[in-house]
Amino acid sequence: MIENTRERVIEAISQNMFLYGVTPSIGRLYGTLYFKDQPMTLDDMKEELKMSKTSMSTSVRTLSELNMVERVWRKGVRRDLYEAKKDWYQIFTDYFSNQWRKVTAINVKAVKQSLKELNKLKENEDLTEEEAQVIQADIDKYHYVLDYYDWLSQFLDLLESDEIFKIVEKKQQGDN
Amino acid sequence: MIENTRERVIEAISQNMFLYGVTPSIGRLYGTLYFKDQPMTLDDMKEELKMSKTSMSTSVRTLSELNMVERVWRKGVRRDLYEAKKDWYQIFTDYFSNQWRKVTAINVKAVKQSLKELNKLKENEDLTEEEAQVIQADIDKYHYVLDYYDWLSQFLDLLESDEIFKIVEKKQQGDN
DNA sequence: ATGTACGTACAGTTTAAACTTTACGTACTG
DNA sequence: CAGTACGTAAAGTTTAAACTGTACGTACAT
Repeated sequence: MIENTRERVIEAISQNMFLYGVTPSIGRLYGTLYFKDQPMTLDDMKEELKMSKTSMSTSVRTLSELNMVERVWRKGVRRDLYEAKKDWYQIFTDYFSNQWRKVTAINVKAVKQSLKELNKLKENEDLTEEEAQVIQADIDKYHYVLDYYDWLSQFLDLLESDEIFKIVEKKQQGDN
Repeated sequence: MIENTRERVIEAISQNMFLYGVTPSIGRLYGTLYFKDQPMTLDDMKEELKMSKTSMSTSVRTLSELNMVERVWRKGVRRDLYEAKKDWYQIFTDYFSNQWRKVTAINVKAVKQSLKELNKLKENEDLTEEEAQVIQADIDKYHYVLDYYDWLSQFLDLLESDEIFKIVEKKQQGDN
């Protein structure tokens, strides 16, 4: 009964988390943790998902890096305890800032470097009309790309700040 | 010279496109198409990337499904011609509406189904105090999840409309 | 019709990712 | 200073994804 209803939702969560770039089993682990109100040990997880302890260890680490679980401390308990973070809005926005900023930074650097080279090429050599046109076309593209990344960066600012929740409002303060 | 500068940026684009869930080689294909101002045939791509024609065929199809390339027609040319769509803002927003809406719809359905079952369970049976609490806790979670998906849906609305560009402005109309 | 050019389905191969087993390092216990 | 409980690194295995080669179907050409 209640187990089946949970199972269905856990499966759905798992599918959803595919978009966060994690495997189905890591998704199910998060789903499982989401329903447990007690933090779990690695052996609890192993037991629940019928998987190896090593997998639980690496999976839970992946979830930590995505800010989807956290380690908690209980006095007297020596084992590592983990519980799901349950603020899905936070998880969503965190994910984007982390992933997209990382890639954006790398790309902007590459494009700026290439732009610099082309600008030099454009001035220093005597080029045919056609060559000059090709170079200029690429330069234009690079400016466009840089504008786009600039926009994307501002978009991520919006997500990271609470501004976004003024524009698209949460129904109620879900701090479940 | 110009080849190397392009190569660097194509590699960067490829990395970026990993976030769109495509493989590096599909990313490089898009990057290659992005710089060519002439549409390319499958054999052009095969030649350029030194890969099999079959790969080019399936890759270009994947890019089509992501709205990143389009087939174009040239009179007198019987072969399929493809060119990169170059509106990165559109690509970005399209991607999210497509991918996230799909998954969201599935999940909402699952959660609603489970919620229905729990509500029935809650009423029809005589439960211990503890059982009732567990059920109620799950019901609360499901409401939270539905609220979240509601918010996400509105967020996607914002992305799909041009509203987002009023809030985060493009530098200039890049229609390159 | 017969031939040719083209795109793609299908089966096979290679490469990479996910997962398990084993074994080790660290930290607490008596 | 053993002895035990725990988490994780490393190597090995299984499974899935990416890619290639072949072969087929369709459409136009002669």
